[in-house]
Amino acid sequence: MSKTKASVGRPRSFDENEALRKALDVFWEKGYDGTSLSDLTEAMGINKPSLYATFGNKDQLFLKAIEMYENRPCQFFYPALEEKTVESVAQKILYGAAASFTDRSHPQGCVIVQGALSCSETAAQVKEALMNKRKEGEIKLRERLECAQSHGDLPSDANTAALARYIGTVIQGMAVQANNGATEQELIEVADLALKAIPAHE
Amino acid sequence: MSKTKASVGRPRSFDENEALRKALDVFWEKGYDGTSLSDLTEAMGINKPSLYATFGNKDQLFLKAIEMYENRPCQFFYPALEEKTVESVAQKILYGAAASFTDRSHPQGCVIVQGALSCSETAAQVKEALMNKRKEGEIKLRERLECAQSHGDLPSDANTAALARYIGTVIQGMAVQANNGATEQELIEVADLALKAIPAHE
DNA sequence: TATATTCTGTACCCATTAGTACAAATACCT
DNA sequence: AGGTATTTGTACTAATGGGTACAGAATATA
Repeated sequence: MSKTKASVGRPRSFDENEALRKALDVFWEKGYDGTSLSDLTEAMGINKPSLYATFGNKDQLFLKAIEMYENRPCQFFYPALEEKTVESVAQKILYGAAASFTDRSHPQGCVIVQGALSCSETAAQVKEALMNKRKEGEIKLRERLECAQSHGDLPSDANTAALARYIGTVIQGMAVQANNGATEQELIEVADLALKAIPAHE
Repeated sequence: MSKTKASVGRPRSFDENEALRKALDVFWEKGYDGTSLSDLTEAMGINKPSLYATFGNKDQLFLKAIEMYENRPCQFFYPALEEKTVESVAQKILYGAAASFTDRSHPQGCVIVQGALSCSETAAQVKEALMNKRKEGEIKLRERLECAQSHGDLPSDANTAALARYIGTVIQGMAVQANNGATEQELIEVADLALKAIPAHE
């Protein structure tokens, strides 16, 4: 992204990824509407022209921050889909959410849930992007469950769409809980209960 | 609130409750940070001096709107605690959330969840108020479950705090789902699954 | 009708918002 | 060293943010 190469001209005085990570933290904590450019430039340690030259504008910066959020190494959702059994997939997702959303090395909760849930009209595009991320995750999970169903790892009468939606609902609720100050242990207990609704393989 | 009596002087040209309801709708849809005073005055059909004279300021208007939200007739949470059995309490809460959060006569979701989840520093007080509302609901639910437990309507080894937190998590997740466009039927299916984790009476 | 009281509408306040123009600064490449 | 390319910092813009002063309008009481 941005420039593929810039060996000519004055060199950039900051690390693009580091600055983006800082921006992510601010958006994560304050949401799109609650974050001002001053908040961003202060946290990123750069000034506005640098921000605009490097990341476009506030919208694009937000979307790039979300992209970084989804690709960071401690991401748990999509890797969990690779697990061998439905039970293991669900466990990895729910316990992963419990750990991730309460990790003290970054703001609490999930930026995809809380970044622009209710928002102004100027944030409409950003909100839609987050809505699509949430829907996409649920679709991928449903497809994983359908695959399991066709392999006998899930009862043939199970409603895969509802199951995927249920798990999505629980992790979104866990994000709200974490935002509210819930600890990892408390969310683990929620995950334990949530898992009781997942049908065993037939 | 406001004035106990105002038989003297120019009469108010708008209905206070109606205006407050309109304000609630705006906050509900856009969140605290995403709502501007212009949004409010336009929706309420009044101008700023009337708003400030009647409701104080933006913060106090928001808090009064939340109060109205909690006391409106179609409220489902606290009435559900009056049900006779744990199963019935849980059903009323979860199906009530499915119906309420997707009701087309107002914005989708729950303003207590989405009104100020991630927000600016200026919204800190408002955010804290909402956090307390969420916690309070969970505490009241836990107390209801403890009461049931002492009467044998819940196994003595059930973790009432975790159960209350689990139900709270699910309805908060349902609010996010509704905000994302989920239908009542879709949320009913989520509720059906969620109920499977509630232990039967012993 | 006069007066006290309250509310409404306009017009303003200052701070902050997202975004940009431009010149000085710093590099690479002859 | 000189030219070219790029970034940086300062200083700006136009618009909007929450909030208010004040004069006139509308009522009850006297």
